[in-house]
Amino acid sequence: MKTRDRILLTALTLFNEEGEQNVTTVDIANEMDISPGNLYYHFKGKESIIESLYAQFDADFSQLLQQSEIAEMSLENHWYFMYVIFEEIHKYRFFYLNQTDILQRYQDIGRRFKRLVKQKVKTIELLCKSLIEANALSDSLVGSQQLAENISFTLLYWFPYQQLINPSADYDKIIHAGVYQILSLIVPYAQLEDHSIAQSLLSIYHARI
Amino acid sequence: MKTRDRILLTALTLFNEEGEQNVTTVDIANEMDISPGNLYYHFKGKESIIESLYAQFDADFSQLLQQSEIAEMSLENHWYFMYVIFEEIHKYRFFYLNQTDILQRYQDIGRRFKRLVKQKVKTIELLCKSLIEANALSDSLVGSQQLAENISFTLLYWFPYQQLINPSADYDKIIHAGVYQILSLIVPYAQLEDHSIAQSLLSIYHARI
DNA sequence: GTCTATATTAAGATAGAC
DNA sequence: GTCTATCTTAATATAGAC
Repeated sequence: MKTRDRILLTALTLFNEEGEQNVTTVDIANEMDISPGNLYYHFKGKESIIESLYAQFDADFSQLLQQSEIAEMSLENHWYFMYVIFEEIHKYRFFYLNQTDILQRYQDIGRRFKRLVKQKVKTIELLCKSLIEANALSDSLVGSQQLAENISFTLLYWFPYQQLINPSADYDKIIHAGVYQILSLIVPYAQLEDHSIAQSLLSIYHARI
Repeated sequence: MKTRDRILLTALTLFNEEGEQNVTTVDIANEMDISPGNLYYHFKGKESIIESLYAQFDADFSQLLQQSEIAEMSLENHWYFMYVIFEEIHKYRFFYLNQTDILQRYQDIGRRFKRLVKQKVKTIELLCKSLIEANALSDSLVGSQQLAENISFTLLYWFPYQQLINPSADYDKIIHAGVYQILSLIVPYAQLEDHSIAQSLLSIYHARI
């Protein structure tokens, strides 16, 4: 593995674990047993490392949102999709944990992050609409747009929330609880004939929290 | 107004507007046209200013949660209560905007903030239960605990979310949209006879966004 | 590519005069 | 209580040897 890539990987790990603000270029170099000078040979500075990390995340996440044959997903597959999204966010969670601050200091990342969130809301809206058309969900007072926004909102802040109220919980539990939380937003809209499916899904996820 | 209080007020304003990280003790002093030395006469440092601000917030918010005769509120009064909560959070929004970072650096504040959030969830749960008992809401698959958690979650991250997707929106719109968002979480549970009330509330709030 | 040594900058904080 | 001047510390960044 090349030094450049090791820097990115080490930085990502430290940022996720300690918070971006609490990690200096010297910390990253120490963790890897290289000199700070060496790190600056590969990157102009911390800012440039963060930009590279964001570029990776943006590319991965965009692909995730586009690739899927969303309209054809079954109710069960939707949950798998949510699971995958949570995993991708978790991998780069420091962008979410320190969101306000990072997006304030790196305005270009801010713009791109915002675009990504909009894309996410759109995708989820499609997903909700496909469930409504398949008569799995009822089209009620609150439209699929509002529902999609609630789901997207949960995805955005789930990790900060867990870090706040449940800091010692492990990876699997956090993600299961997240899927459960989203499920709880959708269940009220489930049609009568699908209530049994919804209920069994709820109990499956609840057992794993 | 005493210098000590002016420092607190100026710091609060700057923290809310620029982000806590981007405001130094010198910035605060400059904004007030006093010297940094003077500021350090009144406070041991930035940390101590933040602790004082948190103490104010914690006291105000606790009182807000305890004071109210929650169980006796009508459906309409509930919305007023949400409004007041949003306003209190907005006043001290930097704790919410830079949550992860502040709570990581000031661990004592972290503990107290967490306690406050739990208290908030409990209060909202009581509120939901009272609505269920009054037959305004149905007791469905997802219990009042889960609903309360969804509402509390929305209150926690509404301002960071708005700053992200809607940075130029003004105070009133942001809070109205927040109340609408919470309303959208509750509406699916509204009993048939209350659907008309819910619907009119939704359209009232939607018009103001 | 990698190291050591060092320069630069800015925030945080204090001493002592008024 | 308030000011000016100054110190300390830590992060960021660079130069030059190997």
